[in-house]
Amino acid sequence: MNIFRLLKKNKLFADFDDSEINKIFDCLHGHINKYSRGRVVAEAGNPVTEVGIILEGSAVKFIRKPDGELVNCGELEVGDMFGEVEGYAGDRTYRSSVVLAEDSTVLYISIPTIVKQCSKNCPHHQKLLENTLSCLADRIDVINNDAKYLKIKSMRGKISKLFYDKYLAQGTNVIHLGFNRNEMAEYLNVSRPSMSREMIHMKEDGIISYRKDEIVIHDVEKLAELANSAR
Amino acid sequence: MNIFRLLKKNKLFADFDDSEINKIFDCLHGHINKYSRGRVVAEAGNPVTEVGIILEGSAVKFIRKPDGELVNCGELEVGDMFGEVEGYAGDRTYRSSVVLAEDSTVLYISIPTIVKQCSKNCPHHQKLLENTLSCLADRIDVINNDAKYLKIKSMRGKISKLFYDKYLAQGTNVIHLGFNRNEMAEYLNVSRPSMSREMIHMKEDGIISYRKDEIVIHDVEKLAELANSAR
DNA sequence: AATGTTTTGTAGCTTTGGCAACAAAGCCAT
DNA sequence: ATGGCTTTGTTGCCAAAGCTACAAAACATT
Repeated sequence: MNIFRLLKKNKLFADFDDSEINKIFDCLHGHINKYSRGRVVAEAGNPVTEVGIILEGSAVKFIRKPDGELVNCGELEVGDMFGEVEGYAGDRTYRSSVVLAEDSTVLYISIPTIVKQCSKNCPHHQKLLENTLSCLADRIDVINNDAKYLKIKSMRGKISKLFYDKYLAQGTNVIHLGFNRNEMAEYLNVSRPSMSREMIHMKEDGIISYRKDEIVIHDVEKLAELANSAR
Repeated sequence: MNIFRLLKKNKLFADFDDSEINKIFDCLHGHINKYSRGRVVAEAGNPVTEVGIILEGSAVKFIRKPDGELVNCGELEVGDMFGEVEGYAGDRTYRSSVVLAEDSTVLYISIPTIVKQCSKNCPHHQKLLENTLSCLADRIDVINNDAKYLKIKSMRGKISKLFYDKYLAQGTNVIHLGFNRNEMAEYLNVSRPSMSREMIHMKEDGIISYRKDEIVIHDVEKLAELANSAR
């Protein structure tokens, strides 16, 4: 296991060099645990004292509804972390439980030591703090953007905004979704057939054409207008 | 102007005592500006170097759509701030412009000095950093919860979740919304008449009754079930 | 009390999009 | 190629919710 390579997948450590990563185990109280599949590494309601980072394996997040039903609310892959929001918010308890989906290795870093500067004023400590801040701020940006899709009421508006955003991000008329139809429908919070139907109309109107994951934008003007005027 | 009282309305300084607030002007490079109504204190696209806090007056946030149209995307009252997300996220430029709605006083605090520990390792500096982290993390919590409402598709589900959340928060069967119907409809992202219609049905079904801002929950069980099973 | 203003309730009509069910096409393996 | 499996396209029906417009009530102000 190359901990250096693995950790750099994580936003908190993306710009750390190997020697800095080594220091994590000193003043940040970093420690590594190996668990087997099915292990519950975070239990909703329990206090959060550490950020956990998946170094090997994967996990699933669950929330428990009042009626007892467990609802999958996200997957964690290598480099993903848990507790990085709950550890600073509200009453500092886990909102969701994290269950390992396979045998996994988890690196923990103590939250109080991230926040409190140690006496040495180490630069890597400083860096971690800044990264934590950007990580949270970036997250807000992402969620805010996702919420925009949800607020648009018309099917055409949702689809247009998604395609237009991808167009802006990828900078070409031929965009790749990185979604299949099901996932796209789920992301936009609509039913797949209804979405499909509207995509056909947009094709008939000469705005787009598509084949599977690949969307060709024929009328960028129109798409932009639809995306921006969408209510 | 009592800067101590005013600043304590802000989440970053809520737990500061007066002597600590005074130190803001030392190592945090705090400074206060007075502006007149209409002044643009933040321009979308410009780099963010400071967090701004409204001490007197109020402001409106606008985003400019590609077609040039300005869209109101939020109001700022005394104690509210701007730049506290953009200052740490992405390319650190303002997403929106902030225009003062009346003659106002604004306190600025330099972001780099919030993040970098000064040599003195002052405790208030430390506190500010922790507050910034909780502020961002709390925000994520709030947005995440708002998004839940948007994801629920049925009218009854949205209304039920809103009322149930208020019930949990207020701990009584007689809840107060803090919304008028228009605002409530806007928050749930639905049309007011449709919402009204469904509220009537829920009344007919003996789940709730209401008069203006005051909602009485007659069947908590049922409401909970509706709120939690809502898709 | 009278008047204007805002908020809330009501009704009818229309559109949208959900849903179920099925068809067609792609994609793998054997 | 053959048969399973997944993804995508297609259809029709129907319920849900949007919208306009208006009525009624509540509230405020003179």
